[in-house]
Amino acid sequence: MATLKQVAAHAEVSVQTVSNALNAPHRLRPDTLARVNRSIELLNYRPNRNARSLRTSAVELIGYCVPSWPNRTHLVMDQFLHALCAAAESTGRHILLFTAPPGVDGMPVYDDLHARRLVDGFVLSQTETRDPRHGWLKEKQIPFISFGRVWKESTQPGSWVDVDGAAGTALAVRHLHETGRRRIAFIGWPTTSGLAEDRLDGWRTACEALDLPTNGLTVHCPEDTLDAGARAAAQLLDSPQPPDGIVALSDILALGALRELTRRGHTPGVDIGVTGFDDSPLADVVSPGLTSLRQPMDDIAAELITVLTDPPAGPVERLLLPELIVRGSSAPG
Amino acid sequence: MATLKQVAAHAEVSVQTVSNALNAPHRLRPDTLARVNRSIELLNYRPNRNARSLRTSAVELIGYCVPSWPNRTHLVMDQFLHALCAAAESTGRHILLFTAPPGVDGMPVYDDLHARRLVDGFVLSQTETRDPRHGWLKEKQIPFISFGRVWKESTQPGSWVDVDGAAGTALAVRHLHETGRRRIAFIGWPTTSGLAEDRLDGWRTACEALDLPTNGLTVHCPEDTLDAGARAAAQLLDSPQPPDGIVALSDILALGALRELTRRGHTPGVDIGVTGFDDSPLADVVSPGLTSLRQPMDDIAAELITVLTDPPAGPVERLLLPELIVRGSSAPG
DNA sequence: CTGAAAGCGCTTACAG
DNA sequence: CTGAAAGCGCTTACAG
Repeated sequence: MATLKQVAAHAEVSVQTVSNALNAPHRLRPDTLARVNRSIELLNYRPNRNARSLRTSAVELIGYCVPSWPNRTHLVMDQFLHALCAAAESTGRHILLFTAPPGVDGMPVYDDLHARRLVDGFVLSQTETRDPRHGWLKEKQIPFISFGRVWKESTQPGSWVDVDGAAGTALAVRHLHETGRRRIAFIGWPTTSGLAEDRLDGWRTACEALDLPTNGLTVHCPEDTLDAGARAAAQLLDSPQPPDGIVALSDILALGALRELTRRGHTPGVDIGVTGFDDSPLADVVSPGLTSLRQPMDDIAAELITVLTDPPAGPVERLLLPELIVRGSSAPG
Repeated sequence: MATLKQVAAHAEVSVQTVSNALNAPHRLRPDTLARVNRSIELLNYRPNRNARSLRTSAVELIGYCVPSWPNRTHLVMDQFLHALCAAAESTGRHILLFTAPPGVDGMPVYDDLHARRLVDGFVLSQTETRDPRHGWLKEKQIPFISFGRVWKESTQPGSWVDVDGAAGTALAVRHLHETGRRRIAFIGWPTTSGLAEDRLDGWRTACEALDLPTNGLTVHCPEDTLDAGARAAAQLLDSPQPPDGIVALSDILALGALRELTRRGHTPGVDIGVTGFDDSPLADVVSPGLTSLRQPMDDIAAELITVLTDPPAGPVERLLLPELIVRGSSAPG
């Protein structure tokens, strides 16, 4: 591997000039720059990142803890990671993956990675209600940005980016209303989860704004499984006034509901409209396709990286709108 | 942040001794070691990784290209990444994520990451039939290990670890046979894919060994969707001699088959046994649960990291057995 | 616009 | 068992 010194010798300039050619080309005379660049090209020179980082004390690496809950499926993780990597790379950075115990027990791992200068900072995701990580990192003055809110706290330490779940479910309600639905139900999780509460709120607010009923039209599923979604749909359909639309908090619940509808001889998209949340790969793989709210992963990732690497003075709190991807489950083609 | 020098001053030894306390503690007298360790503790010293890497020219970082095909769903990626991270961490290493164009177009990205010393080597996965990356990296003498084989080539450059798909489907056939099935069908992909051919072979070999029929019992689906699986199942059920067992190449195909069976009033696990492949999160979230072949992710990851970081003299070619996770779709509880 | 020098924080032979 | 010195490959004021 060629070094700066070798390039300098080859181009007959000092190492400093080569360094400048790379990092501040405007400081060089055009002909010098051209000569140096030719040598760089010829020797196939690539600056050693470690040497640079040692000098500048910036590693251009962002830590991300790879989530692991056996209990919950993360169907869009590959999309998120891809977007995050791409956003980081557009600023010359990369993502360093690591594992850590959940909650506060994992914080020494974060601290260690930062102290040893393996990373400059962290992207937090899969935030929990009352997530302790944000306060801990802020306290230690370790740079971080959160994808997702710490729910049910008066103030959240640090900056965050999130998807507006309430706006999403409201979008779904309005879409179902536009396609003729008048009794739109909500299938969610228990409202101990801030995220569940948020999406429920969006549904309720939108229904009320459209003068649609909400009473007796909510089911809270204890778990995020197809069966739970199916049972919730069954419960709604067995009620005295069954719904003609269903907004589900997740794609899994929505798919469960679709299964129950089909089992009972209903035609999703015709008799009843159904929407999910996340636009997971499954939404496009079932038939009819599942109408679902897509999180704008590229925008989220870009915002996360921007705020983390080039933080403005105050904390950033940014809510992005999900996009409704309409498929057969809500609008027969 | 404390440096080696500060620790040395505090412990009243040379920096070399502190370095030895960390990297070769046996070289120190016990009392010196204790004194140095006390200072390290007190000053909360953490060695700067960049300085170390610059000196040793090993970054302890392993590159992994985050896959992105809009067309295929990777339902177990989070499991794989978690296992890979954990395995890397058990050797003091971490995973660096990056994006690259598929195939040979992406190779300059690999080269660059290695040349700039952002990574020591690569873990390749999502290998394609005739994947060009292996030969390219080998040519450039860039360390790598492959999770997955490069099919349909006489010899594969470099070491690889893979799951024995044929052994897996054979396992599934024998399981269905033991639970009383006598006509076991196979739902797969076109055999242009080496992986598809492998799993088909395992089914055929096992059937023949058990004197079970194979004629007219295979369907090749053009895509990996629920609908394709459902259509394949329909085709099999409509044949003159329908099967009483189905081995599917993927969980998605298996789930599609299950849907079709249920739609027709069959009870999976009772009338007919069905198995999938990958034990994706969905297998456990449907009802009845889907019997599926789990890839031993922890073993795979450990083997990948071991071979990459501590390569034996010759190339390693290691085939690991998947494990059959039995659920209701093949054996009613 | 260009260059000589110091230094980032470690590790590694080597000498004592 | 311990220490003085060189050096990994860069960047950054600073001087010319």
